[in-house]
Amino acid sequence: MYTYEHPHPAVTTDVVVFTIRDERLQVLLVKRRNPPFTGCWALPGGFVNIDEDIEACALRELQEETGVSGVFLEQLYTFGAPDRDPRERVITVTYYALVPHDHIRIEAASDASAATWFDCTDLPALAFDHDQVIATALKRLRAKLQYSTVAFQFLPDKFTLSELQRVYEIILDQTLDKRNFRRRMLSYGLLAATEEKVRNGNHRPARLYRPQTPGRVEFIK
Amino acid sequence: MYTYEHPHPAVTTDVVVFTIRDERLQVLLVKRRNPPFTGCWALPGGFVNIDEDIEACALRELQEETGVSGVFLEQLYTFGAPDRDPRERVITVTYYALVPHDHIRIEAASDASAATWFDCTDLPALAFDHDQVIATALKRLRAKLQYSTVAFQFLPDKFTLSELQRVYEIILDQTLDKRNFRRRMLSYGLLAATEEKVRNGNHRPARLYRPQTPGRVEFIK
DNA sequence: GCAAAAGTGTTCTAGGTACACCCATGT
DNA sequence: ACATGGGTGTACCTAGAACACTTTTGC
Repeated sequence: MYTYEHPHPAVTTDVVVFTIRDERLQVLLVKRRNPPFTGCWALPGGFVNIDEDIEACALRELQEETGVSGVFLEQLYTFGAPDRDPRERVITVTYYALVPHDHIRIEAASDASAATWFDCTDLPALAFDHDQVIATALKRLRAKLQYSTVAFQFLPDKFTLSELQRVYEIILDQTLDKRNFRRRMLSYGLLAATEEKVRNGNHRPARLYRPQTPGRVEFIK
Repeated sequence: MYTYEHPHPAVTTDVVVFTIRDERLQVLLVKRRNPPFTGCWALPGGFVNIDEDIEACALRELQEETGVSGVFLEQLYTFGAPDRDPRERVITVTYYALVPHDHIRIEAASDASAATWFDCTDLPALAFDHDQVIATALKRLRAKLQYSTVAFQFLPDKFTLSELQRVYEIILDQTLDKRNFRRRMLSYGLLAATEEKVRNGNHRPARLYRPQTPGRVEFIK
């Protein structure tokens, strides 16, 4: 047991894990097996250990639920309404992560709780204020697409410009002009053309590009 | 005494209070009177009460230290390195506030601790990781000048375009072209010209403008 | 009449948008 | 040969940058 002179809130991290699957922007949710909100879907997350850095905690949760590491993770917002958890005062520091679609076979690494991907546009009822958290993450992600290279984080090391364009179109939910898109992306000088091409069906093979600074999200504009 | 099965961190809020004084961007700091860092300068802040919303806590700290309320306040970032406070684990949710320069006579409302304004470019040694917090706040403020009307929050209800331009110049630390600045600001349609003018010295009086949505920060661009 | 800040227009450039056809491949 | 997605160029428009003089006031 741990005692304090003044009451202390509990602190958790919750992570909005985004990926692109089946041409949709999806979020990872887990089914709660304990009260409160037993049986309800919720963001993966948990209590911050007393000697653990907050971001390290988010990374750990991400690793436990998806088996992935080395992916983009950024602090989002801290939610702390006094009544957001019925048990005790819980303040949650939220993060969002972007997982490349070729990494997500590893989802079995989850700790046996049912972890499932949901379309962002078709979410179930969520525990706590997790609907707010996801809404905030979506807003941030959409904004960040416009002034940075975050979109690269959804894709493997090498990708085609059409794949990149699809990422933008799916997240922003609008079609983009192919010529303008390609010119703009290349004009930033943040993509290097490789000599490789991929044959992907009954049509001309597409050139692969790779980020100049893989893993790093650069500002554009 | 309060006891928990698992150890809980303490949670504080710290507020970076910005104002423009003497043609400089300044931050409010208080001198610490208790360990750790006794005698050191620090951001105003304190522990979150167990039933208090986090933003309400930041507002309360702001009120206690400056006597001001109804000013712009926005969550900044949550800092929680395990060793950032030598006493116990403390996670701090930071905010930044913008105070109009005509409100800051009220600084005597402070709870007797020495609260003083410092130039952002000439800060003393700071307690904890408060230098990082201020650096983060400055970055956010500069970014936000570019795509929103935050700058209005430094000024009284009515102000001249020259005053507004000075706010931009002081924060961005660069001179701006008067004609381009005025055209751009007016083009957003977020400022209403009043019929009033201020005589301010041996020169032509300047027209006063007021925000279309006072208190609200709008996005531009 | 002079000092001092307020106020005002035009030109140029760069980046964004709109838009239609040929190319390389598999079947 | 045809279906499929890959790849390319030009004209237009708008927003931002550069730049200098007249106006109104106080002394």
